[in-house]
Amino acid sequence: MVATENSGARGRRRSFDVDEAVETAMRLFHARGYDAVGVAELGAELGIKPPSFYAAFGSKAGLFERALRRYAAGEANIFARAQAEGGSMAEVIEQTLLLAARLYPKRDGVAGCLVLDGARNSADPEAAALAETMRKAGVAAIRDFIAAEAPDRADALADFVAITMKGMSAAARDGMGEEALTVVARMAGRAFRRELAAEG
Amino acid sequence: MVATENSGARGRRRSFDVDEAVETAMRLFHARGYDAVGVAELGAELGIKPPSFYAAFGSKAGLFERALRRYAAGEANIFARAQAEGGSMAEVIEQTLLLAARLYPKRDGVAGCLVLDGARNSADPEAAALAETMRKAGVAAIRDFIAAEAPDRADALADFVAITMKGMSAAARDGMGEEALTVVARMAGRAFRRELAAEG
DNA sequence: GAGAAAATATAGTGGTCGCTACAGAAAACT
DNA sequence: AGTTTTCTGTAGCGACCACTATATTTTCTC
Repeated sequence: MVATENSGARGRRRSFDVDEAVETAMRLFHARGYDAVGVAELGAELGIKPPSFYAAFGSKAGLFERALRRYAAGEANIFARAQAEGGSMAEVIEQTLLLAARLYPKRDGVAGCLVLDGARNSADPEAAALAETMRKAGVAAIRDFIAAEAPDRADALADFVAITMKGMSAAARDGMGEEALTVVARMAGRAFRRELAAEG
Repeated sequence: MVATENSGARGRRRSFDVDEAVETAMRLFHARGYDAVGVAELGAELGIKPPSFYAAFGSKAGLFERALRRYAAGEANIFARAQAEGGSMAEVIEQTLLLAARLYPKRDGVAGCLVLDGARNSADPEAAALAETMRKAGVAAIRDFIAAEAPDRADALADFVAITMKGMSAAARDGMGEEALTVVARMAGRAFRRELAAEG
């Protein structure tokens, strides 16, 4: 077996592509949840043996953390994508929910949001803490974004958005499709606008 | 050890109270999820050994089914409770969400809805199927209830309610408290009314 | 009280979990 | 080339998983 260069230039050279491995792990964790994916299966899927696995990632939770970061840095960061598209504050929020409706439905066995549901009911406190940290960062970003325009009601409005996203992720994992999710996203978007327009 | 009568008169006599055991198991499954609770722990907590466990419940999933049924038959059936309180259709729906806000926050390590989240990410397909069946029954009841008044939009409105409940359950499991959940429940209730009043 | 039936406890099944000790192979440095 | 360092494969660690075969105790029937 010949050593290949990693696609990410940093780090030690390994006989396998670390980025590709993280992507594969991300897909597996996303499809079935953190606990349900074993290290043996990850190793088999990634084509590496346990010692290489632990040399590269430290632990199963270490790989999960890298998978979470990769997930949040990509197209799954629907709030950042909606912000990039511009528009009013309410438009950005509604677009976030509409992007969720497009992203969350099951494709190739993967549904919902990895950050919101990937470690739900996990028995590993480390994995749970990693996901919780990222969830809090996400809702904090939304709250701060809302606070610029409605500081008094930012907490409540952000909670509403967060609950809608968590519900959409759960519903998608339960099998709800894009059209139904989009209808609900529009309802929630209208609700957000109306709550925003109402007197505080 | 003296044999005691079961509180439920049906079934074989056992040295332990089956109903009490189901209640204990319900609490454990609810607190940590189906997969994270082992048969050994259940046996220890229930004070029974594995053979008695399997004689009484057949399997871990069998006990989970009994726990689910017990859960859905009690105060956790917030939709039935809201219906019993009477009021307009929209009032019943809003009351359902308000009851969720009161029921879901963490108490004694238990949060959210057992049916919605107890088997989430479970590796056991039997447990997942049991929870899915009960979820579908619950949302079907809500849909039918809405359909009596708004048959054209019953599906979309029921999806909105279901997603709100799933989101509230997830948020409660993530630590959200009763006040914040209540605020969101009111928002969702107002949204439901407005969607109902809008032209279809 | 004797025999039959049922529920129990002891002990252990094979399997999987995350993880690692050890040794051999490959690569890097001098 | 020789030495050192780094990585990888083989094998297996102890712990836990859901579950059960066997034997003993308890309970019921007569």
